[in-house]
Amino acid sequence: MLQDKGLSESEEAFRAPGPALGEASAANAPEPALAAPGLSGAALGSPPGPGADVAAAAAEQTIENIKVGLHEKELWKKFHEAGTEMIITKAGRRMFPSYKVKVTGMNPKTKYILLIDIVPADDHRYKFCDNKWMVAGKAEPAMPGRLYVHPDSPATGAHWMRQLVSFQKLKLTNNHLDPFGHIILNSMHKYQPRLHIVKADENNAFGSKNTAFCTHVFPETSFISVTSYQNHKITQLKIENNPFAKGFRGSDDSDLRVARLQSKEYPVISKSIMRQRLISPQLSATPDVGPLLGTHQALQHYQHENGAHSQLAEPQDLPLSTFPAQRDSSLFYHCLKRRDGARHLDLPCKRSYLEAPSSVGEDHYFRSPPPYDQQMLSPSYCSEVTPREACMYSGSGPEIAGVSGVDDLPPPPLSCNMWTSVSPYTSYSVQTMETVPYQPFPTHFTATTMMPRLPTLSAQSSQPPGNAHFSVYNQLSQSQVRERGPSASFPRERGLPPGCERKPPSPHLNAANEFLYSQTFSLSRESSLQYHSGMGTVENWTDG
DNA sequence: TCCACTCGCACATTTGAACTGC
DNA sequence: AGCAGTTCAAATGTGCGAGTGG
Repeated sequence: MLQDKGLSESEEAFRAPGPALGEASAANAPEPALAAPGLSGAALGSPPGPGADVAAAAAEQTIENIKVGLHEKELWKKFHEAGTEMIITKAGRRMFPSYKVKVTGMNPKTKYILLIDIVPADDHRYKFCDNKWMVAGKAEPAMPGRLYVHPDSPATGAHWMRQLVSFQKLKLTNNHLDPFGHIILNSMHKYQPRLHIVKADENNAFGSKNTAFCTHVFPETSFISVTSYQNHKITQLKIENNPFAKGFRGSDDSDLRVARLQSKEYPVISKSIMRQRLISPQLSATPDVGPLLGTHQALQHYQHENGAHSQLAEPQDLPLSTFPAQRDSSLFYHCLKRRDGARHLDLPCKRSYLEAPSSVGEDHYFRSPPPYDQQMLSPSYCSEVTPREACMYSGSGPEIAGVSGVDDLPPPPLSCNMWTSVSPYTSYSVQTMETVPYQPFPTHFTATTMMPRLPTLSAQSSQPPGNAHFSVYNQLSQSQVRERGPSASFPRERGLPPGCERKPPSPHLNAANEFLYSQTFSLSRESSLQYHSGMGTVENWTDG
């Protein structure tokens, strides 16, 4: 309940009146999101007393204080009301609206890693029938879960807070064997993107002990993946709002005239939509119902869970939602390069923002950045982060042999992919962890990375409805995590910096991946879990 | 027959190299 | 020579619609 309040306020603080980001400043920000159960007071940060030193001030900016505002929330809501659909293709398709956030409350000098994953929102397969989405059966086995790490990662809080953080280059695919690191989804399934903010440790890595993280979920970003648009409203919204689809916008008077007759809500309608409506009288004759909202079963499902959760005061008391044994997997999608002499994970695929001419170095931080609302009004400040290519692993891992903490680990994996189990988008239940036997993925999901003695998380299928338990695996046998051989060489992405070759996953990344999902990133669908902050401790991290 | 899916197409934006002028 | 602004073509993103296959 308390968490509900905090979450809603947090969301509200960033609510935008229009398509742009909200105007709330950090000063107006609500109280921080609640910490994960088990967080100590020290972890949360004590209020600085008189004469508090810098360290105490820095302690205030713990990961729990980080606020994330969804950019173009109103646009997202428009799509959400109509039932967002995202095209997935074999080659990979970007999301639209793209996932962009404004982050505040970070420690300017602390380095963070921002990443996104997309998890099943439920265990249903959907079909579009009678102009609305309906449950069409049980979900297919979850695709290998992959993480999209923002190419700037790791970067300082000052960097992340300076401008919008854009994940617009994230691509979705339905190709189970996708070699490009795109996020793999099943068509006609509902998904929920999640943003994770992980505090990088002193080695620009994460996954070590006491790694702090928080997860942010915006319910309006949930969507149903499709191979072609089902709902003409969504098509229309995409055409109207996506600059790449301008070519499909109708402009002549006749179109507009007919459009006005057809819909007051969406006055502009494209020629193609008109064709579609003329060809499919069923569509135009059927009253428009927000498919997602109108998906009776899905809605009931949500309401049920919301109601159940609302009776609970503590996060750990949250009921566990039902999920089949969805064995999602995770892949860190990033470019790795080892700095000379550096014995830690680096993520140098990103062009150093400190080197970028337009960047503001850390030493510039104290130059009084403009207030948040001014940032929003300033085009330069509102501009997206410099697009950068996220890189994919390839080849083997000798180059990372010197990475910190790796010495104690077995030889680096040869796989370009790494799979660990990923919890579905379900209830938070760190208090109810159990250990269950590891169940390997189907063959095409079994590319794994050797990460012995690292906790792994999965949903337990045997739980009764409303009780999904997540389990930590402290040990994976080598056969269980056996990976397939190195992937075929991947075409070099356009614009990839010459020095930014695709590299195999660093054990640190592997560890981090495991870490993420061992730290119960899985969230409830209900509002209390739309914004969650936590801090985890991983034991036996480098215990080789 | 139905429907999810693939592929090629036209049209749009984005990007970066080449060019020009100061 | 160096810099800034402009131009242009290639790359890329997008939805459409015909075709395919289960």
